[in-house]
Amino acid sequence: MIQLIRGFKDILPGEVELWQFIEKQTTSLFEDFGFKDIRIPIMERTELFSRSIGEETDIVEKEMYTFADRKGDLITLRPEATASIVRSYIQHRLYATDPVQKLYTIGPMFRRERPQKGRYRQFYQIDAEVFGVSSPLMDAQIMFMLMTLFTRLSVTDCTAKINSLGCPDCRPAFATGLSQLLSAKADSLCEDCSRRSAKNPLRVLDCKVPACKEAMTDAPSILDYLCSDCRSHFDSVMRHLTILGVSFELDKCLVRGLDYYTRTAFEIQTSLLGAQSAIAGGGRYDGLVKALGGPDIPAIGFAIGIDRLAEIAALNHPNLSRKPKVFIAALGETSQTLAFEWASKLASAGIHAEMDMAGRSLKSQMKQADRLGAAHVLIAGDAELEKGQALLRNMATKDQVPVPVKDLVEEMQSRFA
RNA sequence: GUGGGUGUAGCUCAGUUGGCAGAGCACCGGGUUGUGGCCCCGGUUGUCGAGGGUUCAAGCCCCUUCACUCACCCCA
Repeated sequence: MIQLIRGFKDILPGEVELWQFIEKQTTSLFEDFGFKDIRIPIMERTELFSRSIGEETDIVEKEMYTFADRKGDLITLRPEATASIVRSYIQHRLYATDPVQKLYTIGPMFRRERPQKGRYRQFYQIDAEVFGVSSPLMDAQIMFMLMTLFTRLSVTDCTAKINSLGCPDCRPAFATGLSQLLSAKADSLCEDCSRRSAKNPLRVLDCKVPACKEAMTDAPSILDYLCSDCRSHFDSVMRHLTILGVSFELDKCLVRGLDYYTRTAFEIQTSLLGAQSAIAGGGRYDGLVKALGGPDIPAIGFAIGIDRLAEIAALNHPNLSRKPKVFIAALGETSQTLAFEWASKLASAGIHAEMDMAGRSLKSQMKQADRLGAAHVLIAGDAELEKGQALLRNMATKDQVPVPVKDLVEEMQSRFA
């Protein structure tokens, strides 16, 4: 038996309806906020990701699916969507007609990590990006949009955390302060944190090892180092979140893993998924468009993990699978031919119709109809057909009435209207 | 990449000191020659994850390996 690749998964009927529901809610809500769908490829030149995400990050260092194609060019299965959208924005000069572009996309991402609950090697994200707006109003609005989506999906068991990461003007001062503390405390840090100290000092702040937490109690807060522009931006984001009634927690240890983030960073966390607490995360990345060769245009965006979201939403949406309106039960060959014709025409007229094609007993056809959850069964028996009728049974009430079979499609349409 | 747990029917799982491969559910048929759910009767379903070893004999013991899973790391 050939099995699917480790860390990959099938989304089977029964589960996929929830995914469709999530996607429908998402597109309808996002489009009400002015976002437009953009379809981007799932592979890009490796360089795009290493330059945007950061050479030193775990994603680029050890998690990307990178291959040489037949010509020898290095290409990578996208580990996230932002880089591609930025590339597309620049390449097609979308800023030329209007620098303000609100874009979203839904699709698979790939990271070669060890799989566990809520973490797959092919996973799905809903990704939204806004270009050309530096105002903190946008930061607040997209967080509001995100929380609104979760509310519509009845996902309430989650918390929004926010922080500011400063900008190239003020972050270096903080980094210096932090580095000094880290080297002073170097002896008491865990192995991971010694490594982080050099590579990604901010990460040490949210280490779970007690000794590290202890060592970090008097660590400087990034918020104390923010320049006045970043400070007022951040205050404004919080003020406008409050205006919209979005509750949030300020988390000065919140750090995003990707190099390109500036200022606002946020994450939606849940306690329902074991160790994988983040179901959405994002932030502002004002320097990335320029860094990738475009004009100096600010941007902000976020990604939602659909796999994780679906797992939580499934708790509130047990069964969304579509049930047939009518099951046509045939008795004998003549009857089966009629059932075949009716079932086909009903379906093409937009009425979900099913039948049995194996010529089974009425009893087993009734069973099958029941299993499919059919609302009605149309029984095409000889005695009724001779009178130009068939029996329409309501499966819930067991009421059974004769209906004329002439113009059956119209007959059903008017009955089910 | 590191560590723990688990692999037996489609699913959930029993399987004794090593001695014929099991149950419940599901599925199919019948009880009802034309009526679902409840009930009763019967039936189908196995590379016991894979490979090797010990033994008269291995689902069970030993070695190797793979997969799944949870956690670390990191992230959605």
